[in-house]
Amino acid sequence: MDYQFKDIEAKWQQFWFKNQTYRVENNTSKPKYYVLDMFPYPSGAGLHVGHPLGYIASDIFSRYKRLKGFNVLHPMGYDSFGLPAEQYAIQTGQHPAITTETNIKRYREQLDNLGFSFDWSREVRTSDPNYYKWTQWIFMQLFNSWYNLEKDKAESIDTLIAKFEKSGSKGVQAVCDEDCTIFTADEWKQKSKEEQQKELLKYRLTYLRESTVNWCPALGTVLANDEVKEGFSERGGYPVEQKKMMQWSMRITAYADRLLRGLEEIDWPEPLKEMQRHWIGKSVGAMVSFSLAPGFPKGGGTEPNDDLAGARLEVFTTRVDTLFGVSFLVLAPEHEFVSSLTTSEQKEEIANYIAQTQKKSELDRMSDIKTVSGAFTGSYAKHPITGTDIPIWIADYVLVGYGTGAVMAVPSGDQRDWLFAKHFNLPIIPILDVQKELDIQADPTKEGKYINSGLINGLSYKEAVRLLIDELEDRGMGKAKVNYRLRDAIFGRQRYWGEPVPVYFKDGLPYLVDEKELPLLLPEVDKYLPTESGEPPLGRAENWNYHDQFEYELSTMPGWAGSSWYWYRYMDAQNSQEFAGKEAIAYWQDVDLYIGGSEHATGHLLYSRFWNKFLKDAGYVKEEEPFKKLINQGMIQGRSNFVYRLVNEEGKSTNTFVSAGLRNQYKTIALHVDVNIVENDVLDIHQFKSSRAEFADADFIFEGGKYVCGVEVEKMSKSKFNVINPDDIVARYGADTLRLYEMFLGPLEQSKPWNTNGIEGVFKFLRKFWKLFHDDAFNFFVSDQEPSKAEYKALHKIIRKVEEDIERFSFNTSVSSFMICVNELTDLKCNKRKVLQDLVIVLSAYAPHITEELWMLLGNEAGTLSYAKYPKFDEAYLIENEFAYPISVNGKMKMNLTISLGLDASEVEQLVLANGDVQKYLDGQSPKKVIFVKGKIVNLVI
RNA sequence: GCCUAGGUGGUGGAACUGGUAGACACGCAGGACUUAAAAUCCUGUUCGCCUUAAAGCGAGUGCGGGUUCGAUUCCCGCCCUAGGUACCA
Repeated sequence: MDYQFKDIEAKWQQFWFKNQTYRVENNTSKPKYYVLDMFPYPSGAGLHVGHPLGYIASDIFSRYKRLKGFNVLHPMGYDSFGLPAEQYAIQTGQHPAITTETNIKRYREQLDNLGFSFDWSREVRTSDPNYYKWTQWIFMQLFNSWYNLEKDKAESIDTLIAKFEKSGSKGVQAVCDEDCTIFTADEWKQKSKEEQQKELLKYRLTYLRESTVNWCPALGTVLANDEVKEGFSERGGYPVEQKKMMQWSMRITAYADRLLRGLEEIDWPEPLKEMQRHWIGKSVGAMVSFSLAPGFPKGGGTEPNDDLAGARLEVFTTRVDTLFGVSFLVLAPEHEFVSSLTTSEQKEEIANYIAQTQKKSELDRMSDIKTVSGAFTGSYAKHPITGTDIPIWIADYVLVGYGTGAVMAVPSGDQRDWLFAKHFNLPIIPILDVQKELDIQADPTKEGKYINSGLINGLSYKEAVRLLIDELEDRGMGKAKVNYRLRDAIFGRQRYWGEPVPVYFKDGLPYLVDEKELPLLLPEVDKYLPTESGEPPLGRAENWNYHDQFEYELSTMPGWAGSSWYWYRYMDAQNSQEFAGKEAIAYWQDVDLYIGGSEHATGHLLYSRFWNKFLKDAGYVKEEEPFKKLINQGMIQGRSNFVYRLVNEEGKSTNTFVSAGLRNQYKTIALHVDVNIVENDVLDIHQFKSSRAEFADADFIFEGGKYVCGVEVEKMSKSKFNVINPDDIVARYGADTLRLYEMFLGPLEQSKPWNTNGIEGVFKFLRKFWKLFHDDAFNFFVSDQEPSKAEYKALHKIIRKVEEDIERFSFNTSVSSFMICVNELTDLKCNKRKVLQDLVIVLSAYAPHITEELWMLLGNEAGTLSYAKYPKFDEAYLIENEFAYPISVNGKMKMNLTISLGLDASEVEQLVLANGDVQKYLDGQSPKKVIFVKGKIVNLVI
């Protein structure tokens, strides 16, 4: 029989399912290997041809590792809490659980179609109560922990309480809110229970506090920083504003440095590591204090200002060495000191300026970086060393959110400060002898010796920094300080379809529910909208109280909660006692290979590392980093097709369509056309006419008798009519062809537009492969004769090649090599069992169905192929005793000459020079030099 | 602006540590089989020049330099594309 992919694929998919071929045990006798895909959100649109790219690669890798004798964990599940199902619920009233269930079913069908070797017995769904029970449990562990800086790890909150009881808060080195107070042990004991809880909340790793949050009115919820892109929500693209709110947060900043250091040890793509480094944004510098008292406001101020008596203006700088170049201070307009610092003379100006900046949107403020603006408060601060008066300004180039919201301006070293100084005519003080062209721009050099700089005059950068920090510390006016851009992650969402936060309120303070009462189930509500009083949808749940008396937290957890630990659940998915058993974790440890998109760089991948580190501190897991190696598969873009509709003189659309090549001769508008009725950019007129009623009597202006469509590469999406469904490809060519083709398309990491054109080549290859095992009448026919040297050579080349390629994730080159191998064996008319059986094993990782069928036809037990042994490569079959040397003259290849590899340099030289054709190229000259690299090249230099 | 990755035929791409540039495939052209089509098979296909042909000559991996017997690969400068990021003090 000819290659009947439909029958073969259906048969084996059923076989694998029935026999649970890919079910994996936590078996300690074999070495483990954990291959993980980023689990999908099951959207209503289903999978398009781009989604499986990474899954195919990870499946090939998993199958390969199995053949290599590893016990491979290769699971799949669903990140099934999320906005789209909830938005749909708001529109239709259908419970998000039902939508989600339907979508998951569809996803499963599509995934099953592709022959993946997932162990579905370990499937997880983040919206399943048996799963989110543990998400809530981890939340509780975080709530019950604080970060001890002395040990650089998280600890139980009990150890903090013990410290407070023993010696108060003095000397406690913790990551905490800025408003932590200093108290003694006695003072602690005198505090009421509530006061103690309030204080502890400032230390807990998940905490509730009033903070400025990203509020998205259209979605009715707060968003984490990584969910906001350029002032708009990542999902939906709605505007986001800043708002002060009581909110749950995760103290991820406690882990900032460990998150940064950990990047050194993991094998991740460099761009992704860079993104995380930048997101964490460590900068090493110093805090410097500028005192305001005594005698301010100065410079004409009339009223003495007591609000800030004795207060200091704190400034963060990465260049303390430039301290003597400070000629003014700049505060963010929102800085809390601004109103107190403003003198009556300056009041109007400052008020105007603040009003002006408030009018500007976030976007305007970012895009308009050319215009220099600011206003003088009228007040002065004292330079911490010289004591000189420094004017205090406000300007919107200083951001409240970073550092202290105030900067010391050094116009000679910083371009923004320089522009500001020029604009407002403030002094520009040179501080290094090598600074040049200060009348044109700032010079941020660290070279040279200091001038105009008091105690550091004549010193170099490094010496100056050390001396200055010592001096500032002595005076109590500053200290070395590391600053991070990373903010604590907002953890609550005012939404329905998420994990309930296992917290209730008593006297306004949050308390955890009893662990035994987990999971705290998501209650039923009549509508999925906020309540009339503006509370989140959970506020609609009736009689939803803790022990019938205390109010539950009404926010739910964000999307990233469930995905921040799911890889552990796969290790022991059915465990009802723990999130995963100790033994299971000890065996599987961490993810060896993680494949997924780079869009999760600063979200999921950062949060997961954070939770993992916390779980390690708490003693539940072994590894500091969860994902040893990570690969980003490229995005498969859509290839959109267009038709061009003629526009008449009145500017109205007609029903005539112009072929792409002629469109410049007419006035047209472009319309997306469904790519499924276009082949090689030629429109199927018949299908086009029947696609929509309005096109039924369309006219066409053809070129060369055809209607040619325009082409553009865009994101694959329904609205652009460029979605290719993998099901359609599978129906036409089979899953094995699709798998091979997606790999053949190019390097895994590269983004590329989908183009079905080349798929025929891969399909042909599989038919050719099938033919090797069959005679001309398509009867299965394999010979038991000993293979020839050439046949063995072809086999062992592919054994080695595929091994090398898979180990370096170069799947596209393997596919080429398979083609070469099958072409060679076809030319050799090879049908020897000894060659073909091994070839079946090697190919099985890529094309599991066809190889499973042939494996059985070869007389092996059905279904055992997945656990067969990868054939051993034997160099002996590849050893040659001759080589066709390229003979080049001055580095230009001229001809080939076959020479024995046994000869040494001088013998080869003699042979080459004696050759008549070589003499022709030498043109009678004798070469100045002969370069000979054994097995590579002979180069004659003349 | 900064960071990161990349730039190779008509197209997707290959060339792993410097050693025959364009493997493999698509497309295209020509041919075989066929009444015809599909399928299959064969031949050619970087560009330019020259030639009846065989063959030959020259150029060529974004651009300009350099190192080297030899550079797609290493170094310097520039241009372009994609992704990220931004008054971050």
